[in-house]
Amino acid sequence: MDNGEHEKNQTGKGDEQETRERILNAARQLMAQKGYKGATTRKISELAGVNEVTIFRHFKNKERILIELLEEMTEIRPALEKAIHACGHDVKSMLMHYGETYYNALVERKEVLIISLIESQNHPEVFNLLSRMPQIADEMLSEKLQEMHEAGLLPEGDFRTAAHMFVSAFFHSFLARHWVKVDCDIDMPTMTESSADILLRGIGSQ
Amino acid sequence: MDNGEHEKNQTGKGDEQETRERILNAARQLMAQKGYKGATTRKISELAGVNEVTIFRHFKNKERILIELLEEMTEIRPALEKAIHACGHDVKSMLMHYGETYYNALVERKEVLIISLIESQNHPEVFNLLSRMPQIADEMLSEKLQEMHEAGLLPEGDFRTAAHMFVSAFFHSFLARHWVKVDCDIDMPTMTESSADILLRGIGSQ
DNA sequence: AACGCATGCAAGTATTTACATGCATGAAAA
DNA sequence: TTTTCATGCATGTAAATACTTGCATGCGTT
Repeated sequence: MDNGEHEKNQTGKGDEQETRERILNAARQLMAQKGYKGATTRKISELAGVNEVTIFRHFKNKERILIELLEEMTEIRPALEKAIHACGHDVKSMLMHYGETYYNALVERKEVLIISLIESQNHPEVFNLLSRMPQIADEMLSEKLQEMHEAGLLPEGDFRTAAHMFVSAFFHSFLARHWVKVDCDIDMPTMTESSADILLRGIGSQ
Repeated sequence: MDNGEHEKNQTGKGDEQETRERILNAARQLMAQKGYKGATTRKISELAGVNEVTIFRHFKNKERILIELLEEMTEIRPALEKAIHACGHDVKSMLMHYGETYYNALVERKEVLIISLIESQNHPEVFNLLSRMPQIADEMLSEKLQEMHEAGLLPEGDFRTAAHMFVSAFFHSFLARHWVKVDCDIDMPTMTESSADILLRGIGSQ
């Protein structure tokens, strides 16, 4: 009932884990497609290939599935920080790396992100988690640009708006490609390089 | 049953229209907040201040309400075209005007847009309507920039990515301010001017 | 006064949905 | 072998929900 997994799993068939994850996978997929309410426990069980009651043997109730899913959406900060520190003093390659990392992070969290976007109105905790994501991405890039400016790599500029523009472009691409599935005419590598170029010239260097 | 409004409305009390719109308003608000399924007919009727059955006297079923709402989301093309043609040969003022117009168009369609975003997966017609919006905005700006380039107002450049970046920034701002309600640190006029500046320098003029 | 018509109200129905209970089974652990 | 435990299966339940029907009422038009 409370947290019944002991050391059985290591030796045992491991089915308990497997089943649990099959349920989570099914729920993730369905909730992203149909929303929380649209993903009925019946549909989830069918897609997971388990009996409906099995769901309630693993999760107290339906909401717990949602919560568990949302916990997957960990912070992006570490990934972005790594991207920033990876490259040295070349502004353009930093930008490209940052954009790519942000985009990939979004794609990796795709389903859960979409669920959050849809369900954020009803679940305030989700709401906070979600709203901080783009803000963080903006801020971190903005600070990095400021820092590079102070290091003499960039002239003065409105780095907040610049960062916002840059980050937005990738977020928008993500939405277009993975939610409202438009067949985009620009491929990602081109878009990454081009937008880095434009921003770079826009904020004044080279 | 079919389409019972005759010429009564002009002379009559006008309640029929009023009630119908109260229902639509309530539905729009609730569906934007809770999604299609979350907006129950009971809640809609309560918010509209009418009896639940009255809803079904005005609409064949719940889905008809949704469809009627989505028809509100008319094309943005005319508005954008007007913005483009309004200003003469100044690239920066064109950009600012375009961005502002796009943003305002989004805000005006706010609720319906959010409903579409959420419900697009389940209703294919909505899907098409919605997916074409940002595409159109990208394309139109891209074409305008190309045209201005040919008129000698701009050097060669990747106008597709440039347009995408610019439009994305406004869409992202819209999402941040009106959906996931972040308290943004950049105000819109500043953001409009700054992003126009950056883009302008980014694609090479001035 | 007489009629039409939009609405309110009471009650009901069929379906869906989250979740519960009890029992049978089969495989692994002891 | 015996026990344990996750799971399947059948059945049930209480609530919610979209939608219906019949009747009463009050207002505006004729």
